[in-house]
Amino acid sequence: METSALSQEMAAPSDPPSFTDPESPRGRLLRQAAHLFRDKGYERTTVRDLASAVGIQSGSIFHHFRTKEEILKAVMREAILVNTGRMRSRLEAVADTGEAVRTLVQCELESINGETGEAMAVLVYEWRSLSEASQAEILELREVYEGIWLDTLTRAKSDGLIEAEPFILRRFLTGALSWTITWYRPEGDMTIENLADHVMSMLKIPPA
Amino acid sequence: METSALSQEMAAPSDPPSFTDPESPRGRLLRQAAHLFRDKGYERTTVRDLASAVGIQSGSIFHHFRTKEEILKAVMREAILVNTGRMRSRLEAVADTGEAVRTLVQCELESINGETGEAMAVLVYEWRSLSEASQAEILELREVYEGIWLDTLTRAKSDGLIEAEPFILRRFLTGALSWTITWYRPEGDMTIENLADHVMSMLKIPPA
Amino acid sequence: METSALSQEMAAPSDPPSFTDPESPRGRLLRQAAHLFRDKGYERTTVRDLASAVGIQSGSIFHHFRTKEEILKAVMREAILVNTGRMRSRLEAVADTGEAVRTLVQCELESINGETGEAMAVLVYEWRSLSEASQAEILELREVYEGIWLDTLTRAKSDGLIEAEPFILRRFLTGALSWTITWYRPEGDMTIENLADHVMSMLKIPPA
Amino acid sequence: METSALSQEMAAPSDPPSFTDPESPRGRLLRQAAHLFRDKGYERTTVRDLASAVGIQSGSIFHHFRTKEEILKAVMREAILVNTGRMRSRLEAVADTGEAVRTLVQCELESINGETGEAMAVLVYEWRSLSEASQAEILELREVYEGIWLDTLTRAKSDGLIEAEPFILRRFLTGALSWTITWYRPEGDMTIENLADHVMSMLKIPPA
DNA sequence: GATGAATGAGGATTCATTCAT
DNA sequence: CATGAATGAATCCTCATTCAT
Repeated sequence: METSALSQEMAAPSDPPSFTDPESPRGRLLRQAAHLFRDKGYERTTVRDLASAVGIQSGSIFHHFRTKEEILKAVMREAILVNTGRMRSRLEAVADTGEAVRTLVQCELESINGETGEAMAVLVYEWRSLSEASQAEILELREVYEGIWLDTLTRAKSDGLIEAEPFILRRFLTGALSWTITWYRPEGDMTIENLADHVMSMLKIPPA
Repeated sequence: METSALSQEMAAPSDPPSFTDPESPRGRLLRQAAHLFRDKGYERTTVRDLASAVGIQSGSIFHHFRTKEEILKAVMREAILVNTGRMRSRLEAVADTGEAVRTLVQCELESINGETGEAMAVLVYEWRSLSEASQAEILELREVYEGIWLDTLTRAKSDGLIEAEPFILRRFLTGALSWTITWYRPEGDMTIENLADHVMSMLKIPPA
Repeated sequence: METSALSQEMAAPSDPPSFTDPESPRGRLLRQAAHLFRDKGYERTTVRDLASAVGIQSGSIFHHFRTKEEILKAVMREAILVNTGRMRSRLEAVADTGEAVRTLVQCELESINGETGEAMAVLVYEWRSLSEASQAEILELREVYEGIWLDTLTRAKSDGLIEAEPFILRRFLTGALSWTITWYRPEGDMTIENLADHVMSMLKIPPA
Repeated sequence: METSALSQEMAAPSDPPSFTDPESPRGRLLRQAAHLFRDKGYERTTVRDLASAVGIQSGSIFHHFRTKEEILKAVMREAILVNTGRMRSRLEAVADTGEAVRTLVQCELESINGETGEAMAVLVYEWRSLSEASQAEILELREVYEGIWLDTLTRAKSDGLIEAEPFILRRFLTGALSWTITWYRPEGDMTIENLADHVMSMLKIPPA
């Protein structure tokens, strides 16, 4: 399922083998795009804004992306791929199911409030700016990511760690975690670990 | 005399004594606006879209609202006012603190998934399309609403009903509840009461 | 020639037998129109501006005038008619040719800087806002007015009072006198008589 | 680096080092603008009119000017600068005060009836279409121009060449000369030199 | 006569995209 | 690869005019 999703997007010539080097022109463009799209919204960000943020002329943008929408899609794509990748590799070192849940919570909080935060916010807030075709593409990647979550929560349920339906619990969690972007400030007293602790205690899952 | 005449012809009063009659042209416009803004986004909804959804000409929009942004603001304003009002009146009949928390959860779920749902989604998703001046206006109304929540959760904390910080709990709840709009379907098996039950059990607050 | 011009405009039902009573709704409208057209220009003055300046609703304007342009035309028409009338009656009391020239100069300065000043300015500055048909109508009235000037200057020429071609002199005078509107201030030290004195001395026509 | 990039893409510089090359797109645009603004008035000239007169698309206008008003301002600005420049250079070759006055009269007649005539008419007739900020800008340029006139007339007064107040005389002259645009036809029998002769003889200043 | 909501054509301006250099 | 002038469709908004009340 994952491989099919991945191989499919390989087909499009404008979607290079992830991930883009952050120092390449394309990478810098994507970083600025995430920032501007998050800040002003996709529609209110002009191609000129983008170009001047990167230090090039507006026409040159189209040497890197076919359309403005492709930039939006790429921002979302890379965010999901990066975070799916990190989640997977962190999970490899974890055997205990409770610890696995905590790892996912922690990863998701990092993805939302860390370096990919702006891109993740764009993923949520600018979803409707994506054409249906692009939505379908991105959706496939999201399903991979959500699959990992559901697998883990289902294990937690059968292990008796949680009572709620995995499906529903995941949804409440998605909302609660993604909303942190609107109020959590990494510069403040609370670390992301503290945040994760709060969540785990609300779920009544004890530390391993 | 002439100045009074001037103000007399004032075409588009922006903030009428709430709430707008839903059958008035203004009311129908607001309902359609909430729908379209939710569906396509504020920026991608044109004034013509709006007009034709209401069955008037695009120019006529501006008899009711001075600018497109005023419509957005009015949508948000009325949504908050309606829901603050409902929350208040429901709370009057409730003495028990645990029951009060449940009432708020239930009210918020209704506001998000009921008639004002589209407007509430607009409030979240289109916030950045509001000018700073309008944001400040709406923020004031939101603070009244949030004040009620915080008061109640603070009482719950001192009553020993909850362990978490009211402040932080409210934020997790905001995210979890507002996110229901993305997945909860009133037509399905689960009622809003069921949803609220799930939330209360997650909070470990027993029924009164 | 004069009568034909006058009788012709009698034909149009919207052009009432001049002059409009200044206290009638129509009269007040024309006064405010002259003021606004002079102040902001015809195009930038909206029918709503006009209406609110008079203390009525915009729709009511059209009970008095068929179109906005009719208002412009009426402003011009009445200004010319009033000033032609005054010039004629003042001239009746004057026999001496030099004195007649001075009378015309004085009258024109009054028309430009007195009560009809705004309307006269509109006549000059908003000429192009008139349809060709209306321009023709107004032109006929202007020709009556200019006829009086030319008659008098021609007499002055044959009396040896002036050297210049009456035709050319009139044109320099038109410019010089109408331009006073841009700089002459009735409230200042210089009276309109003083102004007229300056002009007469420039023409080297001695007082009678 | 990014900020320099920002200013680099600045599309429409408003005040270039005068004067604009008449064959450049900007120059052709200004010439057509002067023509159309003179002919139909600024307000009644649409950006589309302008564009099609130059042979470009309406959107392309905004590569050369930020707003329609900037075009109006540029038309006026260049007209004053060109004419101030010419007046100055012509004056350099002139020692005699009487001759200097004649030079100014001649220059002004040329400015009004020659190549810059349409722009000069726009300067007079479309003044109110300029924002107050732009009016102030243009006013500064006009004051330089008027300063030259006043200096010369003041010298003429102390040389005993004229009797009238320089200040008032200048104003009558401004009106008389600018009005020539409404009646003088270069194609006719009278040359601009003839016109200037008429003016000088009216001023009773003998040829040098 | 007066009202004022509604009309609908038209205006200035924006902006993603193209392409010759 | 980069530029930046040009495009042209689309956007919000204005406003003279109409007409049912």
